[in-house]
Amino acid sequence: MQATAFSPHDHTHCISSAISHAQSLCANRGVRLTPVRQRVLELVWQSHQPIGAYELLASLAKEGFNSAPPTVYRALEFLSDQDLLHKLESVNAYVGCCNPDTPHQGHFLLCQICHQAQELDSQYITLALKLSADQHGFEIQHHTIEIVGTCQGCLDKSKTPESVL
Amino acid sequence: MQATAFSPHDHTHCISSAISHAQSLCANRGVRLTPVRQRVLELVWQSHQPIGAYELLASLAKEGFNSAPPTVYRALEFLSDQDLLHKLESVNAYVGCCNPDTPHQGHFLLCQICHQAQELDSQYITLALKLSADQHGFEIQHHTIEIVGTCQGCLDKSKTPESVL
DNA sequence: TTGATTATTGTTATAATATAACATAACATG
DNA sequence: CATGTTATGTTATATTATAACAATAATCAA
Repeated sequence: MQATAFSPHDHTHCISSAISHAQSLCANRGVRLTPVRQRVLELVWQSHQPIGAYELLASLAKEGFNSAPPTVYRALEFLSDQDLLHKLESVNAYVGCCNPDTPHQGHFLLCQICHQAQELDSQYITLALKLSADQHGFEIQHHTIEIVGTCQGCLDKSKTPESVL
Repeated sequence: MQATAFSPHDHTHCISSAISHAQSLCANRGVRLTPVRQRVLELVWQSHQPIGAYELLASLAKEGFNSAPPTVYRALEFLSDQDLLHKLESVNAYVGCCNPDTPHQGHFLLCQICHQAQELDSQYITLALKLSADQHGFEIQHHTIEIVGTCQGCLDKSKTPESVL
């Protein structure tokens, strides 16, 4: 399996595909992807780096949208409810969800060098969480799984200093 | 394995043992468990419910300690550096660490009914995280693993309504 | 279409969480 | 005891998030 966020890829395609996906998904669900909601989703998808609420707000302001905090927090809440994005609790920032059709909680790899986030949906992790919870008679509702470290690309770069090139 | 936080236990013993443990550990490490640091640790250990920084601050204020935010955040930082407590990122609150001798990151079960937190150190979870990271060539530095749900005790209570008693 | 209903957005204010920056005090050690 | 280091005091402010209520827009039944 290849980690998309950490690898070169056609990111314009990421964005447009996420948006058109979101549009049809909202239509099917009978919920409204209003202009501000769609714009927040586009902004979140501008990169695979999680983005903060107030950074989104600044962008909205430049573009002539209303820009009081509730505007962006409401949009984020809607998008989160629709599984179109995830909040990364350890950095108070938001990333687009790759897989909004099936309700799930992601597992995230966060690179501390390039700051990109890769969402996983690891069956290993899901199973391990379930086993551990079961051992304690604990019933899982949801979880926060955020793994911070260094991605392959940044590891490679650190191992090839310029002096060697 | 029994989840201490979720089970009846001698909690006074929890506190005193955590404090005396912290004292010897700090002595061994040549770092200072000053009065405000020790008091913050005691307050964190008052229960197995994670406690917020400003709630700690309010307690310190009542007790005559200095009570500007940096006071408590500095103490929390020290205690965290010494592995004496953990921050739960999903709730912005702090819990005492059961096992400060061996540097580790805990895995947490958070009960949404009784709000208690149980720290685990599950080899299943550790292994699953490592496997997933390895698959992506990702090198782990640290992680946030917080599982929210209902603990066994609260499940039992919800299954025994008063009408049945 | 109209009016009732609900969903969405606008607006103001404030809550909750956390840190910067610099001054002072306490401690450790040669 | 002088000096460097660690810890604390103090003021101010940054960052993240929500409450509360007003206004507007979409929806839909009659």
